[in-house]
Amino acid sequence: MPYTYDHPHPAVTVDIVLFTLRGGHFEVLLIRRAQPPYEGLWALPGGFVAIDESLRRAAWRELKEETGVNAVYLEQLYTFGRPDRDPRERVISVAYLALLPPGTARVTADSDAAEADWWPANDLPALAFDHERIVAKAIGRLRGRLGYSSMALQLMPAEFTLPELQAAYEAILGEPQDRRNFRKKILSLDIVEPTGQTSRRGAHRPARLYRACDRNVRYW
Amino acid sequence: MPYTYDHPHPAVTVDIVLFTLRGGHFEVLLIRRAQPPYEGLWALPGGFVAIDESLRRAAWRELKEETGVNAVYLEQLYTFGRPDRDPRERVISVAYLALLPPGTARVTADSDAAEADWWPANDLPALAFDHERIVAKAIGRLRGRLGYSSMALQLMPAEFTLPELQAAYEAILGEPQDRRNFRKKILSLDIVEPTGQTSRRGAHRPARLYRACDRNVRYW
DNA sequence: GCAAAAGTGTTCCAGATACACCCATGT
DNA sequence: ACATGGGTGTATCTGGAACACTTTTGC
Repeated sequence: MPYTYDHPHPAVTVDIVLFTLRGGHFEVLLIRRAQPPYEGLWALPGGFVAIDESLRRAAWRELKEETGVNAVYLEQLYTFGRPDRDPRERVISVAYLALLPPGTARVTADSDAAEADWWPANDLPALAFDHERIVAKAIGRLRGRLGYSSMALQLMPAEFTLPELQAAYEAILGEPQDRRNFRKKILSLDIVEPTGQTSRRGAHRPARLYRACDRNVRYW
Repeated sequence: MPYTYDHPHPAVTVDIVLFTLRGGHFEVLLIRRAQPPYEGLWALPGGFVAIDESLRRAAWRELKEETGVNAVYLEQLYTFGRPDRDPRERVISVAYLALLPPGTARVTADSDAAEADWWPANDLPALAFDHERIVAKAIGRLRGRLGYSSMALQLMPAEFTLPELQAAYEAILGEPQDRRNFRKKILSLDIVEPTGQTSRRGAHRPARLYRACDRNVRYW
């Protein structure tokens, strides 16, 4: 059933840059394209915005459809609209940044996508469309916010130790942090609270467990 | 001539929040709508994105068409896409933030718009659509960046005094700044240089004139 | 000489950085 | 006992905030 308009309309998609931490590595979810254009290349998960759903909802739905993932955090990133960014038709893409705690959900490509997999955010394969720019922008946004927001907690499991959180910061920022200063900074942000438990695995002193504070701090 | 698609496409518009300083007041350009919906209400300048132009170019063109204005600064702000934001059809709007030095261009509404005028940014009339939210977001963005960018210089004439620049900051932030601290901060940002001239009008000590540094500092 | 605005310097505080030692556990 | 990683405190530096007096001009 065709849809007709007086003047040409671009297609509108959402693309999602979904970050997670796997085995201490900072990674992005990519889908291998099963169809042209860019067949066989890796691309961000995403798809068309349905005519009656919000952009945010579209991002959430696409992520779930393509990967089985329920992201816990979703933030609009930027809108990419150069006329030539898709060779098929004019496509304007509203990019979202999403965060997922490790081990939350199984990533399973649906029929649309040949394959879904995690890639190191700092060492990506060739990407379809302008998705490399989108990922770069997402990494910049995340890094910029780490210092003064609780965003990073969205990449952590329900309970975690401060050394684990520090390792997460270091994986994202790509540079080591001083342990004492890191600890002071996080505690002064007042975004975590101790559970009272400790994590004792390994031949050394156990680390205290923390959780994110109830009142979820605003990111913006 | 109709345009037909397999699945429904939203319309995509750009809306521009154009700020300026007029007579020391922080103001936004609004257009009075000549047609329904929201006929007679004030709205942001904007319009449809042509099928072969970039979003940025569309913003620039619409601003010029509707107001005769060549903004000197244009930055993508956010994309607004709630399904019910326009009663006619699904419209996704990519909002831009624009800045204009005072007295640069004449604001003249074209045939599309009944009337174009400047309104105090902090005391707006009722706006059409979700434009109040858009303006609020733009003000937030501008205020947030003032402290560490040279954005404010885009609201100044080619030559200006530091007290004039301070007055601009105060108009935008809505709160007074300490003169000595303000001066130190601006000079340490290294975004202005003295012209060597002074501005001597009024019965008092003349102020030194400055201009923006050649190498335009990045805003982001 | 006086009114009016421009220009300047110091003190203080808070947040960031640099840095080294003790603690709790498993083996 | 020792190896491993967790936990802590202090000195220093830097940037921001508070704050008052002198200078230059027009009248």
